[in-house]
Amino acid sequence: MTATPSPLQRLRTVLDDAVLAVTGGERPKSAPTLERPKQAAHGDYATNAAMLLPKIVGAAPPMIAERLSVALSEHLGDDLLGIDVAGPGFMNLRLSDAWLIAALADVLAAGDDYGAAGATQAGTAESVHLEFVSNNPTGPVHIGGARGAAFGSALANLLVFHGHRVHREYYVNDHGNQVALFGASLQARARGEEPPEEGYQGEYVTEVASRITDAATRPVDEVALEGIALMVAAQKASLEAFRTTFDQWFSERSLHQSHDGQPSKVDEAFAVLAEQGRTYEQDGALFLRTTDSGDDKDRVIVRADGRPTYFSSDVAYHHDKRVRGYDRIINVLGADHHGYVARIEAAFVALGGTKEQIELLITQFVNLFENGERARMSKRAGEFVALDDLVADIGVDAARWYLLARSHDTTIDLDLAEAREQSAENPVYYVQYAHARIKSILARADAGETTAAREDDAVKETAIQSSERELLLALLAWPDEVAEAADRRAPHRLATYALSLARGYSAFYRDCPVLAADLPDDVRARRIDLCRATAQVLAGALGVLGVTAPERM
RNA sequence: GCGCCCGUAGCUCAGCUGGAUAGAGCGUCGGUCUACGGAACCGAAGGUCAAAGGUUCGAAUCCUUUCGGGCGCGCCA
Repeated sequence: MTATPSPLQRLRTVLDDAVLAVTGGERPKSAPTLERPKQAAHGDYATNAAMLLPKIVGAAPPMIAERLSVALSEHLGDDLLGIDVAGPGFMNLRLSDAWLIAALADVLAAGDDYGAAGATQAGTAESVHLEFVSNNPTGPVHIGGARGAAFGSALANLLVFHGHRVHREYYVNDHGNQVALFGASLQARARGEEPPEEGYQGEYVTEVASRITDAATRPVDEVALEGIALMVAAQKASLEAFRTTFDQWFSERSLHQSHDGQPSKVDEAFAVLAEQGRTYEQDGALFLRTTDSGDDKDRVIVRADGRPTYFSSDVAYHHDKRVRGYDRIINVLGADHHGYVARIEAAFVALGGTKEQIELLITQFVNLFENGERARMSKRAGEFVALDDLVADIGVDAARWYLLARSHDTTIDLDLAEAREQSAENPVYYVQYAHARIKSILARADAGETTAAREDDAVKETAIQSSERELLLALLAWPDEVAEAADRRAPHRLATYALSLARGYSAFYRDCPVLAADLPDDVRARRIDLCRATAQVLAGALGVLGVTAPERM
């Protein structure tokens, strides 16, 4: 991982120095922005620095802007072509071609590490426990799990790229009623009977039952456990095909087991809670005082008859996560579990954690339509849409893109028929196409090829053209995009970025020949470098999303 | 009733810890084809950012209320 600051970071340092020079050492409350303005006419970068300082400096923004301009000019010298002060006090910077070319060289020198490890550089890298999917092991991974898988795996990739250490974990609910119900359903199918009314009705039940020897006659709990094991293996395969892997599959059942006379994890957690005075008995049941931390009501963890509730598993699980010692714990939950956020946070705090340490991210629903009709997703009814079906239908790349291009916090309406028919129009192919096209050009360049010259004096011009400049500035924004996306747990931002970068490349490709025979050597070299850098960043963005960056299509 | 999420172009969605004239894809309409991959490119139409107040130099973004939609409110898991 590179430790050298990116071109934009260096520019920020210069701006920071200029601010300190003008204020006499005092910093504004919020750091000044240094961003590309919406309109290219406003220059290469714009900063709001002058508008943040009136109270500190005791002058109006335009006046401050003038002073900042002087300081910036001194620092940047010839690299700075000019500064305009506009509007309420924005400063628009224009940078020299030499600065841009040097920046491009930096991007290429950093290679695949360009944009990586921002958290490491900033000293904010953390060890992260990331739990996601945690689909019930009584059926295949369904569409909700697919969204959780896409989001969780991309978030993991993103956090790792940004410099964090991530442990990916899947929580297997292999304990309790549903396991018994699954066993009963399997056995019924093995006997050629209908499953219990509240049992699992899907066709896969019969199929799984057929793979369990003597399922019709063996004790039902053995059948259940074997069935669960088969389902977990099937889920693992589905998820791996979906480019989603885990460092650990954590068994809920293991929380209730004790070894060699040692207390179970559940007992351990209960002991901690009792010690902290977080539990109390009422009507014979044991309650956890979750209202201490904002829950609506206290929650039962042991019923009056002595059986622990499902929530007790969650309590024990989070106790275990906590003692394993991560800086941060992130749970990705489906929308139907948002009601549990308060109690899980409360349990975590009761166990000795802090609210800042734990994040519960809710992925909203995916509404699937098939020819305008709502596709059913009830697993118990067996009419769910499985991850495998989605992948078989529209492919891994398109499926991941569709699920990742939008914020995890917004509901997705996805018409399968439309996604299928329009697959060639899917933006993911546009991005991939740009990458493949660049690779093709680079292969030609490496082979020393040139293309016919055209009667066009413009290509003799050595100065950086506007679409080159736009593309390069977009590439320079990559580290910021990564940091922003990682800090906000928003991998979808990289999809948006990748799409706009691909568009930027298209404009460059339209305007600027790369291999034309009459190009000056330095222009040709610069444009090849731009192609290389673009391919590198596109591949990086797609890689984080778990989408392939093909050499050919 | 209470809680969480959402409401931005015809459709699907970005933009949201305040910044300049609110963007993209698809769809629609009209153009471009002998330089590197046409799975392309260019242009146009299309918006009271659900509504109303408030905060301030400035609000799609923050606060309040209202309306509309989704989901959740078990000693089920």
